[in-house]
Amino acid sequence: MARSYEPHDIEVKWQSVWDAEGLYKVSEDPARPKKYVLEMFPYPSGDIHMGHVRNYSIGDVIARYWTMRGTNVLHPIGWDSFGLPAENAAIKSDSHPATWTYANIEKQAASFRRMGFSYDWDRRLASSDEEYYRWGQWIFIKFWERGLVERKSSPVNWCPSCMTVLANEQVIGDGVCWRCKSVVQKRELEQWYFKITEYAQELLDDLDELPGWPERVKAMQANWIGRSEGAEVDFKLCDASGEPTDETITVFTTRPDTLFGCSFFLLAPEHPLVARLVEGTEYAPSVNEVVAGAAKETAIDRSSTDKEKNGAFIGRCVVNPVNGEKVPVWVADYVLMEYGTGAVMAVPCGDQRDFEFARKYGLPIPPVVVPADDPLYEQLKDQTERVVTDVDWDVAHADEGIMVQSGQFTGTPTGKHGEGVTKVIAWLEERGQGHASINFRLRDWLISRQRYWGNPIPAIHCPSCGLVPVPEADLPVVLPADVDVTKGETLADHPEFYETTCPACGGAARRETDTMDTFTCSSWYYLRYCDARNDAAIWDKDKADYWMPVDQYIGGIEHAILHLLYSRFFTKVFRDMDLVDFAEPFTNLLTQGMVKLDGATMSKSRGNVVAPEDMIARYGADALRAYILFMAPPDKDLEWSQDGLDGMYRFLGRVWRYVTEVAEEPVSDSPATDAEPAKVLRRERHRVVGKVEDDIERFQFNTALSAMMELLNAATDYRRTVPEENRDVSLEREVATTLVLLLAPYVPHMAEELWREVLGVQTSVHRAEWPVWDPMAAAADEVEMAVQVNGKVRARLVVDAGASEDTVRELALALPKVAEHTEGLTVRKVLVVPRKLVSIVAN
RNA sequence: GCCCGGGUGGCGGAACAGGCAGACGCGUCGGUCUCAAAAACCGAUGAUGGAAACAUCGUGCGGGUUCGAUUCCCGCCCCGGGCACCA
Repeated sequence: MARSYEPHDIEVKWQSVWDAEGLYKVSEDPARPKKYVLEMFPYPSGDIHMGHVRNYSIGDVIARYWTMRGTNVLHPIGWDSFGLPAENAAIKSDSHPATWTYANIEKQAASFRRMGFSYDWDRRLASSDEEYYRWGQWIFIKFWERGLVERKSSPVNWCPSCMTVLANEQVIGDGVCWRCKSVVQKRELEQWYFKITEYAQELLDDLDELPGWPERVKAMQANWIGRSEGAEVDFKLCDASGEPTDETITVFTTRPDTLFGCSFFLLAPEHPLVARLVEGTEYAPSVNEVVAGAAKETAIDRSSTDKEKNGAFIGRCVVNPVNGEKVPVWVADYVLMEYGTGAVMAVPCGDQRDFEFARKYGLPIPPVVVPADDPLYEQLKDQTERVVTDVDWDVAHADEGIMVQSGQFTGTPTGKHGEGVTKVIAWLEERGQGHASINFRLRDWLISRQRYWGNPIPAIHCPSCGLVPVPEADLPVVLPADVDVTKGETLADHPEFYETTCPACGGAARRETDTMDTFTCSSWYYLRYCDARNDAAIWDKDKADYWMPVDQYIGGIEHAILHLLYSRFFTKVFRDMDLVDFAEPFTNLLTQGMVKLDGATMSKSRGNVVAPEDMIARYGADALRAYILFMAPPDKDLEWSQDGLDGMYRFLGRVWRYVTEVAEEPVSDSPATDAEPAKVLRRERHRVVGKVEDDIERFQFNTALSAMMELLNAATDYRRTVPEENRDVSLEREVATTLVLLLAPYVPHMAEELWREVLGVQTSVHRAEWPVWDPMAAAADEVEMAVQVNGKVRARLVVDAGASEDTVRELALALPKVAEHTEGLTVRKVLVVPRKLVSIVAN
């Protein structure tokens, strides 16, 4: 009597055997094609959750599949282990961030082993390890040498709960902190930046080089980078009496063709000119009120579109370069200091915001671009001078139209990318009053954090030399262990850390006490995996060039901008440093959906968590792995349901029974006498291998599994319907073997047990070759075709797969059902779709 | 407002290049086995009408192209996500 399927014993057993055999260790092998399969490394937050199970199961199937296809697969794991939650947890439990972090890493590592993931553990890393973060500091120094590091003062995002500044990318939704969801505040602070904006154009352009990325991620990045084409235009500032001075204010505009419609000029409340120009004038009180009002607003208020716009005249004018007209300068709270130059030429006829502002303050709205079907067009079509200064429109006209009241340009068709734009820019350039320009929404990456548990920024503030990098030879700047975060301490509270000497002049100096954003750690870990134990260099270039780029990257959509944009930036800088030979780190990206319960993301605070450990305890890791992949395609959100897991467990039990039964059957010499059912089963075997192959490569793990279920159904049908003495046992063996091989990436432990212990193979199923299939053998020799009359299926026809169209047509027309439905009608047309259907048109 | 997804049985989902809608699984119902139950196995299962054969309807809505549309085109509705006073 064969054993029944007992997942727990076999899973734990094989995990230790694989470890002992070093089954998943890999090294460079130029003779074989390589693949680098990588899942985003986890933050060691505690226990693993279903999202982890899903993410890492997807990667594991892909890694195991390609290994079986003869590919040299790198599949590493590590931890993104610096970061704020460790400090918060330490404060709560009165311990040290390191204690909490490393305990969690061990816990997660144990869970990953228990899930049977095929990692090369020798490459394991943690970003909080000194041997890792020292290279992060080295990167900082190298970026500095390349002019990509800057310390500057600007309005930054401050999270009052995390007590640190944040990068723009880390402020999400309605102006909240990505990690704790608190509303962030704006503060003017001096901080460290990586100049990611220097790569803005390339980061945008190279999205086109990533066909293996989801459109939506690329769209989000393009959106974030926010490239706008337009022009910079210089306006001369007038003095208090209205006479033009030599001082100019530059604006960025995407619509230089509307310059003739500029009837006022706007400055952001934070613009330095505002305070300077109104100081001591009669305009100061009203202007200051607007400035103060804007400063008080939270990020949420400020980004609200339907908020009423406020402004005040500052008492000065600027000269419109196209017509010499003097237009009043206002301060307006809807003008952003962070975008463009913080100054805007207002064209109320063509911009909805300016339109509203003009209406509120009674400013003129001269129409300069009108659609041909607007009554104004007839009136103004040859009008070069301004005669109309207001419109009866309800909204601004921002679309295409024809230029009017626009001097020599009158009559030119124009729009966002219209002829008018090009002409006006050329004219401005000729006269030295402006030039074509491109503006990005992307800001430089603020990387300094006022927190302890991070990578210390290797910089020294010297009173005489200024900012000095820590010399390469002095790296790493070790994060001291004796900082007590439970007392709210940071590095800035530890003189023994920050008191130092200047490496340049030797005088007393102060070490930087900010640490780096954790996203700097995760921007290059995938490269370190290629050569994780190297202590002489960040990585060996040959090794990196062998394994990289990552062929398949798998992770959550929440990093669509953050981690994925930063990593692309790092890679481009590494390329410029000649550390790598490629410009994009991740060739193919799969963003997996969330695992939900009752329609909501599982979370401890919500109390709707299904613990993977509980599922493993009941069903084993194999059933859990297979089930989470079977539930839905990987990129879709899925709703957790317990019942389906029972079904998967049942399926594995049926596979187990089938394989063990077949394995016990003696292989007799008696020839199979029941040819047709055997033929069907053999055909099914070939078809399913092909289908599973195709499905895995398209990440359709759910349909791959259902194909395996179909094969098992066919196999057990055969066993049930064909009398024992007529069964082709060698065929059944082949089917059983095939099933085990197909299942190996999904249920590695059960497959291994069946392979080695039941089928008696000496070597691991995970080193076995993927089964071969023959498309000819997978094709049926008879096919059932549907016969339609006027678009409705009226009959079915079983014909030889190779039957000619004429034969099929004749057979179809001869069917009684067809005669019935064409009675009294004339057959006009008969279409034959080979092997699919016959369509008869009659009327 | 702009940009991406998505809408198919009771449920998760399938249909890859315009060709039999609902594979596979869950659930439900019926059956076999059993003293009984569980497990396991077998069968049925989109809706409506019909004893059945069968017929009609059916992939968010309305049009269109086509012999034929879940699939392509046009116009909408709803849900999810991203961006948004970006000049």
